[in-house]
Amino acid sequence: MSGDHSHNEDQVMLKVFYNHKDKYKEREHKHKDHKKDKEREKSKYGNSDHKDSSDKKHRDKEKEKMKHKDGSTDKYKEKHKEKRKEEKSLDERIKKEKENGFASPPYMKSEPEHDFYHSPKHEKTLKRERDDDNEVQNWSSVFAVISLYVFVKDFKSKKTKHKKEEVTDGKKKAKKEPEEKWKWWEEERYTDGVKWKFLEHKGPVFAPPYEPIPSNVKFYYDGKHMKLSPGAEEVATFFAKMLEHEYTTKDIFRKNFFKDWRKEMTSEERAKITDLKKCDFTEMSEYFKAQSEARKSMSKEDKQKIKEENERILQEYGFCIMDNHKERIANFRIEPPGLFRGRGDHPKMGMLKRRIRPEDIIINCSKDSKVPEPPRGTKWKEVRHDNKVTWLVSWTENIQGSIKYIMLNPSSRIKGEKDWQKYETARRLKKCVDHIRAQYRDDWKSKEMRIRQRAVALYFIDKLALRAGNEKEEGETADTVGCCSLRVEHIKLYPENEGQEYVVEFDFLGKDSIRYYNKVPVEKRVFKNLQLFMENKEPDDDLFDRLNTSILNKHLQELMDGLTAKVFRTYNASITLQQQLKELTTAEDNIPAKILSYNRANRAVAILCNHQRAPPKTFEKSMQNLQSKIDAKRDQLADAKRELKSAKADAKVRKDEKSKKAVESKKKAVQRVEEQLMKLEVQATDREENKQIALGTSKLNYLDPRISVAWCKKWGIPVEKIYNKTQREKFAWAIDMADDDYEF
DNA sequence: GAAAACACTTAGTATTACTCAA
DNA sequence: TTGAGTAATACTAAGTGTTTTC
Repeated sequence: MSGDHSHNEDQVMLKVFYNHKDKYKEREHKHKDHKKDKEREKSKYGNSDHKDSSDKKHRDKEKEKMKHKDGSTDKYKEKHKEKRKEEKSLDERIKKEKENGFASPPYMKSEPEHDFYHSPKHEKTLKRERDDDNEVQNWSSVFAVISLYVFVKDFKSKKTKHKKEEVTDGKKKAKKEPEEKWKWWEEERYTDGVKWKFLEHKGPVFAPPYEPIPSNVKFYYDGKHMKLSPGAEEVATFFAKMLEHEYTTKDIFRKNFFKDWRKEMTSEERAKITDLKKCDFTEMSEYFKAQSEARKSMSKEDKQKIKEENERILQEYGFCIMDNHKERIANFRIEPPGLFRGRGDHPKMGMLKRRIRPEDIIINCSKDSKVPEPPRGTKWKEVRHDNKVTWLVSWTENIQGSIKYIMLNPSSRIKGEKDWQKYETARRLKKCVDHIRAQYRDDWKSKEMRIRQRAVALYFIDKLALRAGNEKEEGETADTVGCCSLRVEHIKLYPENEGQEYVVEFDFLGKDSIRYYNKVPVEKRVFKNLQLFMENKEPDDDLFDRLNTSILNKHLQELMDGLTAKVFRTYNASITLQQQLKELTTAEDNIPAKILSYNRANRAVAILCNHQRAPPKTFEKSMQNLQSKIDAKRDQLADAKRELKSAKADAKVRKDEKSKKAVESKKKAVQRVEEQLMKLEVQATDREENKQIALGTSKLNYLDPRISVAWCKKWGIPVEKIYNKTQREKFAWAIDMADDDYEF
C-alpha cells in the first residue's frame, strides 16, 4: 500500500485538477450568462424552504419521470413504444389468467416458439414435479412460460444446440442469428420496491471439507515434531499457506492468528503451544507449494476434467431463475475458511474466518419455487421469501459480524437496471449542478458554522471527487477517512505555495487504505473557512465537527431528489470522460491512436477518483520487452527504407514495369512497418502512463457506458476494443441503446 | 435521534485462462 | 509445444446509504 506518488505523477494529477478547475470556471462563466436559466432553476429548486408544495410537486414529477422515462432515452423509448404496447396488452391478459400469486410473468414476448431454451435439467425437474399433484399446475404454467422465454446465457451446450438446430430447420430459416439476448431495458420496471416476483435457485456451493495433510508433512514446535489435532491442523495450514506473504510478518496478524488458533487447539495442544515463534510451518508450506506446482504441471486431460467439473457446477449452481429468465449468479460459492486479510493497518487481520455451514445460511427465494436442498443431514438456518431484496443467500460473517450475500451477476436485469438508474441520477445532477454550486458558494458566507462546514465539504466532494466519509467504529477497522470524517491532521494550509495562493495539502488514507495525496489551490473563502474550522483543535479532532454524512445527504436530498454525496463522483467522472474524449480525440488519428486517447480520458478519471494499483510485479520487465520490440521494429523500418531506396534507384535506371511494381511493394512494406512501430510506441506510452493507475474501477463503476459506446460509434471503433466480453455483457443495455450522438 | 442492522456498490489483489513468440 | 507475459475472472474487503430498532 505505498500510495506514494512520484513527482511526475503528482504533476499529472495536478494537471487534471487544474483542468477540472478551469472547466469549472468555464461553467461558472456560462452560469452568469444564463441568468434567466438560473432564475428558472431557482424557482425550480427553491433556496430556503424546500417543503413548499410546488417543490414537492416538482420532485414527484421528477420521480415519475425517472420511473417511466429517462430523458436520455426518449428517442430510444420511442423506438420501442410500439413493441411495448403490444407486450403490455399481453401482459394484462396473462395477469388476468394467473392470479394465484406465483411466478406470473410480467408478459410474454411474442417470440417464435423455436427460440426457446429448454435445458435437459428443466425437463427433469418438470417430470419430477409432475408427480406432485399440488404443484403440477404451478409448475407447468411456470415452465410453459419459461420455455417460451428463458434468457439463454450460454448456447454452447451441444445438446441444446442440437435441439435448437432441429427446430430451426423445421421452421423458417430467417432467424439465423440465434443468440437473442433478453433486452430487459425495453421493459417496464418494478416501481414499488418489489425486486422480483419469482426466484428459484439451487443454493450456495460450500467450501470443500478440510483434507488433512499427509502424515509425512510435519509440524514442529520448538524443533520437535508434533502431530496436531485435525481442528488445529486445519488452522495451521491457513497460516502455512500464507507463510510467504508479508502478512505473516506483521505483529497484529500474528497475534490475532495465534489467539484464534489456540481456540481451535485441544487443551493439551494449548498447554504446549504457547509461542508462535517456536512454530515451524515450513514443511506444510513446502507441501502446499509443491501441490500448486503439481496442479500447474498436470496433464492436459486432467486439467480438462477439472474444467469440466467446474463447468458442471457452474451450470448447476451458477444460475437462477428470476422472473422467467435464467440469470447468472455472481458469487455462488461460499467463502472458504481462512485467515482474515484486512487491508491497511487492520486491527483484525489474521483472525480466523470460520467455516460457513448450512446452519448459518439464510435462503431467499419465492414461495412457489423449489426451495434448494441443504446438504444431506443438515438444514438451513432459515428460508425466507422476501422479494423486496435482491439477494439469494446470506450469512453472517464472524470477523465484523456483517452480513454477506450471494447476488446476481452485473449482466443481470436487477443489477443492470440499478446501474442505468445510477447514471440517470448523475445526469439529473448535471442539470442542476450549477445551481447547487452557486448555493454552496453562497453558504461559505453563512453565519452558521454547520452550514459553512457543509458547504466546504460539499465543495471538496464536488471538486476533488472525495468519498462521503461515513463514521467508522474505532478499533474495528483500519483508520481510513473520507470527506466528512477528515481530521485536522489530514490537511495542511499554505497561504502561498509554489507561486500559488491558498493551497490545501491533503494527505490521508481513504478506502482500502489507499493514500490520497494532493495539493490544491482553493478559493480564498474556502481557505479562510478551513483556518477557522481548525482553530483550537488537536490534530486528531474532526475537521468538520458539525457535519456527518447523514446531515450532508439530507441536505443534498433537498437539493435534488435522489442526490447523495456519491452521485457527485459518478457525475464528475462521467462528465470528465465525455469532455476529455472530446478534447483528446483527433479525427485523423488511426484506431490505435484513438484508443490511446480513450485510455487517456479514462486515465484522467481514474486519477480524479484516485484509483491506484500496485505496479504489476512484471512491470519493469514487460516495459523492457516492449522497448526491445520497438528497437527491433525501428531496425526493421530502417531496413525497409533502405530497400525502398535501392528499389527506387533501380527503377530509375531500368524504367520497366517490374521494377516499378517492386517500388510499390517496398513502399507498402515501409508503411506497414511504420504502422506497426507506431502501434508499439503507442502501447508503450499507454503502459508507462498506466503504471500505478487502475482504469478498471472507473470504467466499471463510474463512467456512463453510453458515453463510451457513443464514442466508439462516432469514430468507428469496434466496441470490443474498449470493453471485453464481461464488460460488454454488463453494459449490454448501453451498447444497445446509445447512438453516436449520445450526450451524458 | 442515534445506533445498529441491513442491503447494496465499489475496490484492489490473487488466481486462472488465454495468447503468442520461440 | 511450451512457457512467459498478459488479460480476464474470481474473490472478498471496504465503502455508501437506507431502514429498523431502541
